[in-house]
Amino acid sequence: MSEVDSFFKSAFSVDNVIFGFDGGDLKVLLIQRGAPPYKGKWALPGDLVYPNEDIDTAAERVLEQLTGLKGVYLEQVKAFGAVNRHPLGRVITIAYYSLVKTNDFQPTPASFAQSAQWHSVGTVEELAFDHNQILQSCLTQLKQKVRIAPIGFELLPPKFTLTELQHLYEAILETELDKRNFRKKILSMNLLHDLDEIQSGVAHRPAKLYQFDQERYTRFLEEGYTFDI
Amino acid sequence: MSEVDSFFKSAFSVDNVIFGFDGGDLKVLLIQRGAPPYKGKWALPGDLVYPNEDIDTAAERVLEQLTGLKGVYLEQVKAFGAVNRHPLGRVITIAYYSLVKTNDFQPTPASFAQSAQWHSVGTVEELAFDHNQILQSCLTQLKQKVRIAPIGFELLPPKFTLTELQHLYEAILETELDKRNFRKKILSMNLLHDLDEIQSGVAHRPAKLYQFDQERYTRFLEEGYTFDI
DNA sequence: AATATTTGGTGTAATTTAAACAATAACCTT
DNA sequence: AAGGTTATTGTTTAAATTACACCAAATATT
Repeated sequence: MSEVDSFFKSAFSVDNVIFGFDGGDLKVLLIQRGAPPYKGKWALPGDLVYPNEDIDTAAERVLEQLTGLKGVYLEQVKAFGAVNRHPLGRVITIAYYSLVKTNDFQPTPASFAQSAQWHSVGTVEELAFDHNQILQSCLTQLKQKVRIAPIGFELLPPKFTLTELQHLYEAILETELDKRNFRKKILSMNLLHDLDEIQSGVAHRPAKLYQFDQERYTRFLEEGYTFDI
Repeated sequence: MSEVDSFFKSAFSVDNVIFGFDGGDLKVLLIQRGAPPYKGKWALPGDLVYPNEDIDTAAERVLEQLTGLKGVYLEQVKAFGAVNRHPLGRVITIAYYSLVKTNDFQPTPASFAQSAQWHSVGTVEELAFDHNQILQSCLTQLKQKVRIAPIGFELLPPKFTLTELQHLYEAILETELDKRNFRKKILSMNLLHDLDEIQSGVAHRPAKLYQFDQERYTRFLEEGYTFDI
C-alpha cells in the first residue's frame, strides 16, 4: 500500500439539523437510531456520503429520505473531526442545518431510524455521538444568520401574520420583542406583501396575512440593500 | 469487503488560509506546489489529515510547518467536498483561516512546497484545486468576524498606533473610515491600553502606542459585553 | 535658524436610529 | 348586547451615528 493510499481509509458523513417551528417553540427533527452504535438513542439524521456524491447532495438526500422534501433551505455549518467521535472508525462529519415548514410533510423514518420526532430545541436530551455539540453549533449559526438574512420565512407557511413572524423571531433569538417596534421595522423593509386577506376561524379579531416577497428582496440585494433585524 | 468498508476509501485534508497585514494590504501566505498535481501552481498550504489526528490539530500542524508558529488564532470555516475537486481521489478538505503577525517569522517552505510567499488578497491569481473558492469563503468569514470580535489585533504587532489599526480595518472591510469617529469608537470600548510610549524613527509627529488588553476583554465578556465595530 | 512637509490628535452640531409606552378596533362567544 | 381576546397604530425621548476642519509635533529642506 502506497503512502498516499494509507490515508484513504476514512469516511465522511453528513448530519442535518432540521429546524421547524410550531408557533411556540423552535423544533428540531430527531431520529431514534435503529442500529448500533447508539441503538435506541436519539440522534441527528445523517448518513455516510457515497463515494461519488457531493457533500451538499448527501445532505439533500438525508433530508429528502426523512421528509420527502426537495429544494428547501439548507446550509453547511462546519466539519466535526475529532479522532474518536465515531466508535466504528475514522468518520468526519459535515454538519448542515435546514429550515422546513412543519406542515409540509409527515416525517417517514428512513432505513437508518426506528422513528422520527420533533423535539423542542430547549429540552433536547443527550444525543448519540457528538450530536449535542453539532446541534449547538447549528443553533448558534442560525441565530446569527436569521438577523442578517430573511431566512425566518422558510419556517413559516407561505401566508402568515405579523404576530406569527414575531413569535418565530422571539423563539430563535430567545428574546422578547416589542410589538410596535417589530412591526414598524419589518414593514419598513418593504419585503412583505400585504395579501388583503385575513385569518379565519380564530376566536378574536383576525389578523392580516402577509407573504414574503422573494423577488423584491433579490432586487433590493442588487441595489446594495442589507437585511438587518 | 463489507458494505461499510466501501465507504472508508476517502481522505481528508485541511487547507489553511493564513492572513497577514503589512500596513497596507491584507495578505495571504501561498505556497508554490513542488509536486503534482498542480506542480508549480500557487496554492493554499494544506496537507492530508493523519489517521489518528484531530482536524484542528492537522490545521495547527500545517501552520507550524510553514511558519514555526504555535498557538496563533485559528478558525475553521467549512468543508469543501465536491466529488472531483481533487484529481487523485476523493478528498474532502476542511478550510481554516489563521491570523498571524508577519514580523514574527520567515516562511520556510515545508516538504510540500517549492516556495512560500505573501500575496495581496486583492490580486491573487488562479490557484490550484478549488483554492480560489476556499480563499473567498475565508475572506467573507473574516470580514464578518472582525466586526463582532476583537481579532484584528492578531494581525498587528503587540504595540500599534491607532492609525495602523484603522488601516487594518479599512483593508479587511474594504471601506474608508472616518478618523475621528473611528478613534472615538475604539477608545470608548476601553479595550486598548495606552502605553505612554510613542513611535520613533518616523519623519513626522510620532503617534502614541497602544496594546490590546485581552484580560479586560475577557472580563467584559463575562459581564455580557459584545464587541461591535 | 527658519520654513516646509507630513502625520497625529481632537470636539461639536445635525441626523438617524432605537427604545419605551397605551388606547381603540375587529372579530367571536355566550 | 356584553364580554373576551388579539390586532392595529403613533409619539416622545434617548442614544448612536455621521459629517466635518483646524492646530500640534516631529523631521526634512533650504
